[in-house]
Amino acid sequence: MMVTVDGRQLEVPAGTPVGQVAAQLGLRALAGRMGGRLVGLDEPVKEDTSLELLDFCTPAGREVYRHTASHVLAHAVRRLFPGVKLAIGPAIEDGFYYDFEVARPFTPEDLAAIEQEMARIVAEDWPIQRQIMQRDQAIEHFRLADEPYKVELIEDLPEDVAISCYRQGDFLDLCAGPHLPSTGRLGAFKLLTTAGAYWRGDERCPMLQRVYGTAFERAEDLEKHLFNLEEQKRRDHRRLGRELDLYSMHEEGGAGLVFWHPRGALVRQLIEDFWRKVHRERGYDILYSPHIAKVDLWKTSGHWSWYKDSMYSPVKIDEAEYLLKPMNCPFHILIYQTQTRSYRELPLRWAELGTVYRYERSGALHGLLRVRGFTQDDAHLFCRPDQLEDELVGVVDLAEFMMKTFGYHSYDVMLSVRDPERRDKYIGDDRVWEQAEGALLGALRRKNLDYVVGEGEAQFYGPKIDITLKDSLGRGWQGPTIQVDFNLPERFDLGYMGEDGTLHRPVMIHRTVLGSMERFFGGLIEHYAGAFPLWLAPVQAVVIPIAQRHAGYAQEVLAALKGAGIRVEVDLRNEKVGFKIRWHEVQKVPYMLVVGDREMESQSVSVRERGGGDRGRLGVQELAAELLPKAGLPL
RNA sequence: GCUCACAUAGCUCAGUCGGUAGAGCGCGUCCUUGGUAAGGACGAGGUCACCGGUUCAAUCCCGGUUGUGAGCUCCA
Repeated sequence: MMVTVDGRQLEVPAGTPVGQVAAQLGLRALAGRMGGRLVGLDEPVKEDTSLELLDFCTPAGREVYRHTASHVLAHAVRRLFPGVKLAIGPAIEDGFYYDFEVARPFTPEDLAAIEQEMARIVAEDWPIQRQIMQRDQAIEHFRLADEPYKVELIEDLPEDVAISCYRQGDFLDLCAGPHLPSTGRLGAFKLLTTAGAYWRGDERCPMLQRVYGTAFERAEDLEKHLFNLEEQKRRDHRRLGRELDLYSMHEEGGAGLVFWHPRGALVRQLIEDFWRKVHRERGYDILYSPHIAKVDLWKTSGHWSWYKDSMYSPVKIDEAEYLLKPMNCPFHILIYQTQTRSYRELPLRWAELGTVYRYERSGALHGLLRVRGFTQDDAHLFCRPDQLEDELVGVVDLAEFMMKTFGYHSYDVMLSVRDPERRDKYIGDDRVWEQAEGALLGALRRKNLDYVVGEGEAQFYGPKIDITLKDSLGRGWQGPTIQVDFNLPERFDLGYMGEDGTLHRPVMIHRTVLGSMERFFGGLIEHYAGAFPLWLAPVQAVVIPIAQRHAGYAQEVLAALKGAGIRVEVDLRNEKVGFKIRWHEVQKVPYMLVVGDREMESQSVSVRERGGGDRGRLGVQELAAELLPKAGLPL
């Protein structure tokens, strides 16, 4: 048989297992992809084929590895908890999990015991063997074994597929595979947490107990991963928000409602100032609208019937029902409708930092990232169909500029279009959809952006672009979204007078760049680990006098830098320099300016940058001149 | 919303097998006037989240409420 691996051709006898092919080539592998199919190392070569060998560096290789880890987990739980029923146990992004139905939830002690049992199973090095079963035979087997979830899974498999199971010692599990050749191949693993999880992710189904874990080939990689998890905790915006005195939330105030402290509010103001400036420069007008309005508006828009459950209940005022606004769009539409618009004045670009309230399920709330009251950086563009693509380019360009300014340099773009099979799920005629999808596509091409297409991911009222930001730890954050909307112009019967003297329907673009001030701020805190760049730092510099007799001079320095427009404070506390340096390092102040006798004499300051050591003396004006270009809004 | 866990000083947490509590940091006062990541002493701070129940007695046990955390999507 001729096997092609990575361009190299190798002649092997028929039936040679993939693992042996790898060995002959001197390559390490956990699994293979033969003729496009994922296979285990024991899979025999039966025909001339191409073969890709997968090691831990490949996503598929990691998946096989961690999937085996999940089986070892299930094996261990089965040994320790007789009567447990197994559900599913896949590999996930950074590890694996397995769901169990068990009499009582697992405790941390259980986790440690399970981990030990897993180590035993690894040491016992059971071969893992694939076994094909007839459908009936498989159902019968799992029914006898009292594994109702497995039976249900098999029953849901298509009639004509072979049912594969994997056996390691006395443990047999339904599984598509592939797996590592034996349990002994598992290196470093750790169980991390337990949590409840619904069977099939459906809240009407029974709640199972999920055990999460992760696994790596090498102990040092596991250590690195665990360290990374610690780093994420260290950067947690909820922790930094308190430590840096940025914001708080209160049981007395209500869940999901944010209280911005002076420093957090200052950062927000800087973000908003920058936002306004950018928008004005790019031809946007800025609007304000009420926080509450008659519910009929949302009935007209269609949101009421669709999102009623996530809105705050209406209040009755003078016989009319008023709603705390969950979105801004109808308000901008009302403003649009105050005049007969002409094709000459389109596009209209209207933006608002609009505070909205949405009832999020209590379990979904999370710090600043998922809240019930938040301020969207919302905008609606009303344009003619022929202007759509140019407008989209403008929006993408603006989004890109804003993201870069806030230090996000890498992001993923998804273009969400209709499901071609289910055109009935969407409103608007084909021609308009094609035009809109074409315009979004054209905009992405003109911006030279890589993107993936999400078929069937479009909203019912139009296609959209979603951008996911990558932060400094490589984690994804929901970023700008740009939606094309045919629905609202229709529902509110919007029109503009065309060149031909008849009324035409405008197209609306909904877009947000930052998302919400709350969530964006939360993400920014984690992205910078609280150490904001100079222009965003609530306190840019602090003057640190060495002894009481330097206080006067410190005040002079303070006044001079304040006069120059730097956000500066002075630390006059009766403490030593070391204490104050530490304090302001922890507070992540970008510049510390130490003043003592030498500085007083030479009318200078000793500069210490955040995270660095003593930089030496600098004249006050000299320092101001150095800081100013970086200290203001980045424009 | 659901499952599980948690809620003790401003913060981080210890503690009481049921007899109303403690540390460190922070805060205040004093001493110290110190040159680049924590100088020292003293002091003030708690209805042990809230509401009920059991008990001679509840911060502790039980129930409820509120809030917080992890998870509930990544397909045998």
